[in-house]
Amino acid sequence: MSLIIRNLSDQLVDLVRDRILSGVVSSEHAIRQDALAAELGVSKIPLREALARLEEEGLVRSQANRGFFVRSLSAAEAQEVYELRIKLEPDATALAALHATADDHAHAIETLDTLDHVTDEHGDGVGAFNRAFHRALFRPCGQPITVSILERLQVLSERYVRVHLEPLGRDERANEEHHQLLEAWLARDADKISVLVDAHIRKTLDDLRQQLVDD
Amino acid sequence: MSLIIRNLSDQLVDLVRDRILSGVVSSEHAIRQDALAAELGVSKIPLREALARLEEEGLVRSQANRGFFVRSLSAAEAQEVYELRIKLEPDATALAALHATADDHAHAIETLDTLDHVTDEHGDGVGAFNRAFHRALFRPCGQPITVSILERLQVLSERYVRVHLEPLGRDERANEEHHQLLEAWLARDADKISVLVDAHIRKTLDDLRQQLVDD
DNA sequence: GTATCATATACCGTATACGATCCGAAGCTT
DNA sequence: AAGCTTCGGATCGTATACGGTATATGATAC
Repeated sequence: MSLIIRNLSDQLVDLVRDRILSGVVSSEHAIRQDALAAELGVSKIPLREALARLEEEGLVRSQANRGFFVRSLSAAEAQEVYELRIKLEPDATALAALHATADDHAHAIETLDTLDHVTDEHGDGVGAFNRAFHRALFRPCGQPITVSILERLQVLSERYVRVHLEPLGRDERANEEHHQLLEAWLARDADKISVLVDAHIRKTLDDLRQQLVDD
Repeated sequence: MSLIIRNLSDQLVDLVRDRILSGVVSSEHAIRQDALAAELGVSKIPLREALARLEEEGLVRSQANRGFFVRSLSAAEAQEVYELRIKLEPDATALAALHATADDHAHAIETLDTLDHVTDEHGDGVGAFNRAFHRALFRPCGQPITVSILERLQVLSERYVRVHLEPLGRDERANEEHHQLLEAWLARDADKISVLVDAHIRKTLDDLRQQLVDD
């Protein structure tokens, strides 16, 4: 796929991000840089560069001479993230549908297909594929900054999905909505897409809210 | 002001960002890491961490084994940045007005005051103070992610203001709008603020568009 | 005269090593 | 016994050093 050569820091960003999303590294106590670097078989320098990037993404925060901490989850942040997605993602996805090429279409179809398979088999790690699907839909919008912001928001929102929604198991409603959404997207029906994405995010937020008060 | 201790990387982010915004480092050929580090009296490691952060902000891009490049300006990006600000900044500023404390009020007033003085004296470097004023208005909104996104967008938009608008000299219209905006903000008139911010950003974008076609 | 290849140089990217800072435990004082 | 002070270990942050890669220059073949 990607023939482009990526340096170690860039690869570590993805690695460490996945670790944080998986909940492997616990929040609220510092990341041992030496230990993690040794475990990943690299040195501290590229790891620190990766952590610096992740801080900009909002996954970790750094305290001077204290190190990097995984940011803790909060209901307020969940609310904020989803409200931001509601403001940006519908338009971006609709615009992307208008710009999408045949390759983009193929990629979106393939992504939803794998998402379905993963959902059928086991409920674990669905978040990453869910994220990949939504990303495939808004990525061709041709607006690089919007894409980067949305990707960041997707990552942040995935943490909440993993913790609060994923344990509930297969979600037929979301499944259904994904297929409707893809259909409208492939048909380049901008207005319908905008409405569907908006509704889809809102419903996820509602589920999340309900789950959050139940804790 | 800030009693918090910041490590070298964090300070370098601001330093290098200012350099890029000032146009000191030219776009489209790589940043000499060793040279810049030596000039700033630091080593490469914290400089690279700062550059990694600035890449996440969208000011530079990195190519593997080629180094960091200042991202070039484009009319499309300008348009995108301002559209994003229009989607997010009015609501955030209105919300901030509702949450603002007495200290926030004092800070906003002070910021506009210095902006006025700077504008009177010389047209150079107004961008930074303009950015500080707008930031003072949306910062108290209590939504950290929104704030970080808006700050990033401010930085990106400032580049265009510096290049295309600042050379025109003092802008009475913007000046007037700032004072109206602050008045409504201090009065916590959310609806009025929202309208004013929207209009202010749109007008700046219009000026920018006109200037861009004149190149 | 042009194109291609080889060599050299400069630079980036990473590993190793050292100094600075912070947290925790032991000892002392009141 | 409780609180403050001091000391030690551990960890973070930075500087120095080295190997790998890309670009530029010059020579040679066609």
